[in-house]
Amino acid sequence: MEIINVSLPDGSVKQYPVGHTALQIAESISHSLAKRVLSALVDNEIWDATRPISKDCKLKLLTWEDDEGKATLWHSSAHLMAEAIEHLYPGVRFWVGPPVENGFYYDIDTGEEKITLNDLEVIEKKMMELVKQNHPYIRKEVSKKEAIEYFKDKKDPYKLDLLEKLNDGDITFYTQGSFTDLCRGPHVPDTGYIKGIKLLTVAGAYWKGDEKNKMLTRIYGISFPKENELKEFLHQLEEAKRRDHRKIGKDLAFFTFSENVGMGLALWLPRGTVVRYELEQFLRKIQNKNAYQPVVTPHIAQKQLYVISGHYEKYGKDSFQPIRTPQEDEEFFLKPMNCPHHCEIYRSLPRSYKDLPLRLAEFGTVYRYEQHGELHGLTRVRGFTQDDAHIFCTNEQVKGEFKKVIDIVLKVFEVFGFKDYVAQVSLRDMENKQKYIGKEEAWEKAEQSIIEAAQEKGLKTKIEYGEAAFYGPKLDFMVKDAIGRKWQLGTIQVDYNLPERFELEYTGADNQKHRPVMIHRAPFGSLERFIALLLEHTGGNLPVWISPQQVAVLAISEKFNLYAEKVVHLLSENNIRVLSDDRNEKIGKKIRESELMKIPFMLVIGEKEKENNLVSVRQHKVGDVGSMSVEEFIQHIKNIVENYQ
RNA sequence: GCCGUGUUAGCUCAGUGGCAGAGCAACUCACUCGUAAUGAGUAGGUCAGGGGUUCAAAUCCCCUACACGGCUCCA
Repeated sequence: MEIINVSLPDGSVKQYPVGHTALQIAESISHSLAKRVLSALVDNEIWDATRPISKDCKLKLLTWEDDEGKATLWHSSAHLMAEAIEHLYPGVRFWVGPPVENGFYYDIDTGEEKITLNDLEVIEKKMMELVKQNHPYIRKEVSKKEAIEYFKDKKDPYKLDLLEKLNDGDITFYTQGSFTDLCRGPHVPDTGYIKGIKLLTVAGAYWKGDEKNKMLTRIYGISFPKENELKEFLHQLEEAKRRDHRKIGKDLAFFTFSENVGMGLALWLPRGTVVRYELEQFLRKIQNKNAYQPVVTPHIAQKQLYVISGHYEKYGKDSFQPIRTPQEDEEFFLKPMNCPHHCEIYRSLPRSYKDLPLRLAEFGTVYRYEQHGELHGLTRVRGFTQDDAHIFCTNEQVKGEFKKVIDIVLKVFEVFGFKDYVAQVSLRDMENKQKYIGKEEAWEKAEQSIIEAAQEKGLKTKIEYGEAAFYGPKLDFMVKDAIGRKWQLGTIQVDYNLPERFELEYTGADNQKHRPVMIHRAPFGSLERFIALLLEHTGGNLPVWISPQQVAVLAISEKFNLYAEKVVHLLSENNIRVLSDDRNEKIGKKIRESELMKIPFMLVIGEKEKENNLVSVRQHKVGDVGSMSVEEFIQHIKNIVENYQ
């Protein structure tokens, strides 16, 4: 019998007979491992675990722990869903059904039928029924001719369209039960591997993503190799829902929207506004220390400004339309960004190399006409305030400035408890350099500077080629929040375009005119987005220093309201944000409501406290922490507030 | 913008062709209370807005506004 050498990830090489499958190899290692194998990486190609291996190879067994393993199960689940749908809705046509980051979907032309959210449960049930039958996924290599005939027979224009692009000899079918699909694979051995199934949502999706094409029905789902993993997932969904900033923002009275004001335009309520102010204050302090200079610019500007900046040409028709005036031909635009205004500030004086770096900072509110369907809570809005700053510097100073901005971003992460992040460096597409504006040497140097700055700051870095904007390379951070979701935060962007368009100059040591480099940066991105992220990250339990109400004074009965007022007064004098709940309600109720409002400290006040000038301190989510004098409490909370950084 | 689903009291939601509902919140009264909801009562509605079908519409149909999910993932 012929023998093949299989090298495993631990470096060992084992011999097996030709035609052994990954599954059999796993079985030879351990039975429990074999049960978990979903597919296998054979010489870096993903294979079915049941596909015979006939040559020496490197083998990695893929389980649920591997992304590729997950993808395999989800891909098989997509086929299973298609089979179930074909049973329930004979005659529907299928486009593609890939695994995605969190599950799978299938795009379906449902013809005359309509599949809605209400139908998902029935499809799920049918899927579970098919799971129990343990149908194997059978791989079959077919000729292009055979494949075309099969789908012609089935009158399936979609698969025929896919086949057009495929080469003969490269085509495989997978069949499980009664369903056969054109598919590269791989798949799990049989449907029994799919244990927990949840179909999540129905959506429309254009065929091939082109809005001129027909809209197909896309059904999203997710599946798991164990039922309790599904339960855990559903639990996490609940948790994410609970932490939804739109819900928390409403419950805690941070912000609201009004149909009369318009979609995507948040109204900040008093409590939310305090949070905004605290965030601004926090950054202002850091920026002052870092020699930023504050500026303020208007919310509108003449059309001319955006003609110069190029935004008029690029976004003119897809933006808020011009504001007209009694003056014929006069047009103003709402500002979609602060940079052009800041360029004008730069231009207002002759600049010397000695003035650089010039760092202009503004909490600038901008307006962008985001598409109707793009809007989402505070994360995608039509009016928002950027914690913007523009640094005008020489190309040589780019690296140093990046390092300083990285420090600020890392400070933000530290203070708000974002521990898991990766810096992403976006560079040019090296194959296609002509589409970028700016000088080759400048780009070269800036790209190098960013990489070095990130390295020297010890950042975990990922370099992405082709992700740079046409006007410059950038660095931004991908952070994970408390429940593991990824957010992009803290962009630092080099810009060669605007200095050019605004003809910005400085006089160098050589007495010649030079063009400065512009760096855009926004550690929070926008206050709206950052607060949304913060609410979801903390579940609404904000740090004390940023909480809109830090203390609630709760009198046990109306008899103690006078003393409560005195306590409120003492705390207020010490800049502690405090309110007294002087309603004629039971203490239990007052506590409950303060807890629900996530107020960090509650001071319970009754006979004992009044007699001895004490307060009984209850901490949010912790409970009663004992009593102390008012002065002690003031010191206690001041320590917490002042030591956040 | 496109597809789908929604919009009922301040909030959360029930009501699917035949009298507009509940809990919480609000207001009034009683209770003056010790660490997550005191009790009783009162008030609160253009059922998102507009049009249509019907003897009769929150309910069915059409239009509009707003909200939610998706529209990048290529067998």
